[in-house]
Amino acid sequence: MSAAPPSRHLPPARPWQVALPLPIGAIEFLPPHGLPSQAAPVGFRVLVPWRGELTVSVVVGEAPGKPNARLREAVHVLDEIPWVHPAFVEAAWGLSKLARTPIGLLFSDLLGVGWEARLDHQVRAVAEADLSAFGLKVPGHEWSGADHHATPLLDAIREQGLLDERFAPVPRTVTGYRALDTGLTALTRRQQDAWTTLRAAGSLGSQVDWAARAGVSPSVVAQVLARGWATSIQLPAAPPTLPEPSARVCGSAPDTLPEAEVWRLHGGRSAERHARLAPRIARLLRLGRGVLVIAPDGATLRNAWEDLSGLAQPSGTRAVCFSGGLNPVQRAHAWELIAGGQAGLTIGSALALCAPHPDLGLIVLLEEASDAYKLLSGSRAFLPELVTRMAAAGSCIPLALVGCVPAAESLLYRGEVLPPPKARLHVVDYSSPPEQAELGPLSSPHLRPGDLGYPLSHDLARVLRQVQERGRQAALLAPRRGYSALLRCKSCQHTPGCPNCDVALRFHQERRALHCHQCGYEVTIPDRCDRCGDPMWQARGPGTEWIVQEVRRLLPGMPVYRHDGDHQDDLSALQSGESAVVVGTQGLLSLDAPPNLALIGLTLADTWLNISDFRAGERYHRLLRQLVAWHPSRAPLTVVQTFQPTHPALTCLKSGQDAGFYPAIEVRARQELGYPPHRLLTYIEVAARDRARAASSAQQVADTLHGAGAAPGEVLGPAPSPLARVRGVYPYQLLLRTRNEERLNELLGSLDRRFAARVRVDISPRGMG
DNA sequence: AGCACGCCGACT
DNA sequence: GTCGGCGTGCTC
Repeated sequence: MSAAPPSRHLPPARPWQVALPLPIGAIEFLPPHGLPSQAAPVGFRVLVPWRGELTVSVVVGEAPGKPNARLREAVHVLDEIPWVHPAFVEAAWGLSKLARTPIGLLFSDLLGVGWEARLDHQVRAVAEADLSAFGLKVPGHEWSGADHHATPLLDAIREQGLLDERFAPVPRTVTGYRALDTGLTALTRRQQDAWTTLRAAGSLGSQVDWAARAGVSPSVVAQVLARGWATSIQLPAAPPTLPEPSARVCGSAPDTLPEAEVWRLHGGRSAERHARLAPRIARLLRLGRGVLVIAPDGATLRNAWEDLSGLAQPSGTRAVCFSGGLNPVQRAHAWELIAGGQAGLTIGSALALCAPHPDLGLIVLLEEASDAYKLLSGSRAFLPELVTRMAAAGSCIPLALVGCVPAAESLLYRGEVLPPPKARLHVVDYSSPPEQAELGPLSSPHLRPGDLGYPLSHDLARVLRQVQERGRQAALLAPRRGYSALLRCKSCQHTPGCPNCDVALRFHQERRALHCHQCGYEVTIPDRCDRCGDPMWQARGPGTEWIVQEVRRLLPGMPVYRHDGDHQDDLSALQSGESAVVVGTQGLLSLDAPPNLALIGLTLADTWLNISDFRAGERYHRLLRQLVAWHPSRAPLTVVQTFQPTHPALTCLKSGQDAGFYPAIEVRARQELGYPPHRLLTYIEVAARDRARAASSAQQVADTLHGAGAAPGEVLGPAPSPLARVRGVYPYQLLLRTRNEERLNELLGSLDRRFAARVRVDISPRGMG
């Protein structure tokens, strides 16, 4: 019953391993029937039979060892050049094996183009085959379109090795119109005009276009069609338009950047960094090499595109912007330009990482310290991790880490830190009345008016009034959206919490609602406390809504805008210079700074430090540096309200240290604690609907690790997650602290079996533990 | 991811 | 007696 081998005297071909865009590992297929024996075409797309259909997959390697008993053959190789950069394939393989992430998941997260192929698919029975046993409607010995036959039937014939298949790319077309010499009924005068216009043009692309050229209404051309004097035809579609490179060319200084395999450039403003980077990129482009620039978010991407896309490209090539913002047609076009070597420079999001530049000479990772590089779902990959692996892959692509602040992990590489932009910093010390220091930030609403002012200090209020008087602009950053962090009963202190998640519900005054920021649960505010029946609530922990309300009260007549995850006011007046205040969360920094910005206020800096994560200080430092470099040329007064005025992330900024100073302190401090970059930190989550089952499985995971020889310091936990219940499951967590990848792999290997609860491993945890 | 198989509660 | 819940397993 097995397929006839293509040739009896050749050794059986080594199977190929392919990745499908599904959360599964690599799947093996034999090379397509009749293909000359060759090494697996890594990075090429190949059509494979999958659940009775043909599916696009990407070749990721050659199967080791003996071919599995009953493998099927791949059907067709789609590409003549790689669709995915081979260094990416290598990096993804390495990560997939170590992190126990299905490679298909990495591909479906990071390859955003080419999963559906437009092909003309023709089939016929192989010369000697008798398909009568398969039923009536089967392919004959002449080519016929595959869509004329039932897909499962074709697959059954294919499996028997009795099907010949051929594929041809289908060019994209648009519907157009051509005039016919005779019609069904006579035309009116206007219809006659439309017909003459079409006839003179030969063919036209759309009815609207046709009508416009003929100077008639679209209904007239519709009549010409209806009366049979014209017919629709398929015309080849013009290539889609892509974002135009900017006209600006920045930086013509000599290239003084390091020549290392991995190097870095930090500090200063983004325009200065781009200017330093430009000569290096320009040189590589002149040499015909490809350059890939990756940005973590839309704002950074726009900025980089603005500054770098105008660099001179060798003739016949152009800069390409590639991100999720492109539609599928644009994506495919951009990708073909890149693969064909017609795009020397690609600037894009994480989706551009696997771009198949034929001769990639440099990868620039912008803002490598950004948390946005951590994918929050699917593979939960951390882009810098993958990029580092690409740089270290066989082809050794140089890597540049460029950003506002270096990640602590970046300090081991050679590089340069630009002098910090001038900062005017004013710190409001909420801890100064000693009896209030111990209350902590959440208790701070108890500060009575007349003390320091809360949530806007008297100092901040004063400069806000000046901003209004002088017709300038101010931006205030609140640590959260909504009105307040929580609502509390005045008499019994009860705080309404989420029924699914064990967190306090956030209060949204505008919607009169309590909202869980973890799972999205929402209820209207109860009239009275469900514990004691008291009708008085008090809000604690100001969010954007609260701050907006305070500013409105403080500055009557001043426009106040809000920008956060829930609510985006139209900021066009602000952006054109109107005197106003904008209140937002951190996302505000991903917009252009208002042009007339004179004041930035951080209403409660400590929230960034209270996160129980060893990276909190680093993140806070980055936020501060971003704030003072936000405006491209000015140095607005920056007011920071905090309970910790002596935090080094803050004081180093005040004393004029550069952006590398604080991360270096962090690296030293983490030595003793065994945190990255000194050790690899791995997060293991064990979760189940049933709490006891989760707890015992978590303990079982720990026991397994210890049984595999884990030293006491290498395994921490298990401990219940800080959120005791999330979306109805009870998560328990463990941390691994290993000295290197080999050791990590050894320990994780012991967990490669089933447990009674879901076990999830994250080798690049962010914002947890 | 889908989709099937399979084993226990409330219903036409 | 079935419809349907989602736990587990498989896809080459």
